[in-house]
Amino acid sequence: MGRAPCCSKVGLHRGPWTAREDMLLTRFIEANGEGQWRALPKKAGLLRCGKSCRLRWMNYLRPDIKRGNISSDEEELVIRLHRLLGNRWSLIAGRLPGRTDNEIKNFWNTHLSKKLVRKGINPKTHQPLPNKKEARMSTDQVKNDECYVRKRNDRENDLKQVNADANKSHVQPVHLPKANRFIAFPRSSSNPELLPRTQSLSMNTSLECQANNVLLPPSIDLNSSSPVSSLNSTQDNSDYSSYLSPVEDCFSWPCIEEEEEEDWNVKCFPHAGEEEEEESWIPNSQLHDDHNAKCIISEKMSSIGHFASDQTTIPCRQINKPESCSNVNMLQEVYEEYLELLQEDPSPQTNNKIISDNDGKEDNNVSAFTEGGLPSMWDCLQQGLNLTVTVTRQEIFL
DNA sequence: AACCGTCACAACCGCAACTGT
DNA sequence: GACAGTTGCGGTTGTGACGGT
Repeated sequence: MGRAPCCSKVGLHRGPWTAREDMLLTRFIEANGEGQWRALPKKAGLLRCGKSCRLRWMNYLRPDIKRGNISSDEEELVIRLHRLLGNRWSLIAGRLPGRTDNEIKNFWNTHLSKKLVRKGINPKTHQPLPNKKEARMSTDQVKNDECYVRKRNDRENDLKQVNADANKSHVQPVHLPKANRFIAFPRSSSNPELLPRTQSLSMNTSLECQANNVLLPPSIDLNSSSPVSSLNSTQDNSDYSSYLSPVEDCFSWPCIEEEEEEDWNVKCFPHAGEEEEEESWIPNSQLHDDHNAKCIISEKMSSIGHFASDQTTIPCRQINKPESCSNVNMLQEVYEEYLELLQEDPSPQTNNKIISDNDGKEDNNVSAFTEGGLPSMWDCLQQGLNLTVTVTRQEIFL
């Protein structure tokens, strides 16, 4: 016996939607808003189950849906995101405004996966297939071999084989770079733009979250637009307790096995009014509160997807659920980019970039003081701050 | 013209996660 | 904590359009 249907199917319409049904659904949602899908069909006068109504609205009728062919730019982005996220269509679609997860999924299955196979790329791992020539022959065979007439379920055997191969291979977990930096800026209600960096740094409150092998808690949903008001109470919610400790103890990247802690150097400067001394570098582990230390951002990772600007500003988000890890995915993407950059140019010297500060001026001393020690991520979240996430590679000091 | 295979994509299904009680 | 209802996600299927024979 199978599972009972979500609702009684007796007397309900199925299959393609008619124009009249679309009109009824659209009018109802425009008047009453989304949600209450189970009750919606009856109220809207539709002989459909709520699930079908939701699907029709989400994938077809919503006004913000972009119709039409997927552009080459979007195509490239889908491939890139799929390489980073896998079959997480809703996450991928979230990076393509106006596109739905269903559309992206269909496009992948009908176009892109086959395109990659033709190019000799494993669409699951995005690594080169063992024998590119062989892969090409395989796709040619699909076109030319008259014995290659198969039922629908057999047609994707090539891809399934590819997938099986991928499952056998060991895929290295993605590790984060050591110098991830989360800088928080106060949110201004009168001015949605970020306040200048100088202003944020002048605040006594510790506004910088500096993380070494430490991430935003995976419970933070960067795709949500809600504020962090749900975090007002922590003591009663043990589910989140591990995320709310100071950043030193903050939630670690879940894929990382226990590793020997690596240290990194931090540049120290003389305090104001003190005798000029040479700048010095000390290991971060030896950094004390009285050090006037900066961590030079020597390279900002290229952003991908819609994170197209030098400084990506992401509002603090509501913590939805402990398992949600979209923020981790985002950082994973950035780290993939980081690895690519390293492959392109492994020289740290030539990788150094001058990046734009928040005031728009180019500044190769973009830095953040570690005033008062490392603040907690929780402090930043509690204050409803915006987070500017820049993933940096630390300058190598010789 | 009829048949058949392929393609594209809307729609469906099962399940897991979430939410409220 | 247990349970039931709701929502969202990803895999799969159904079906019309199209092209080749």
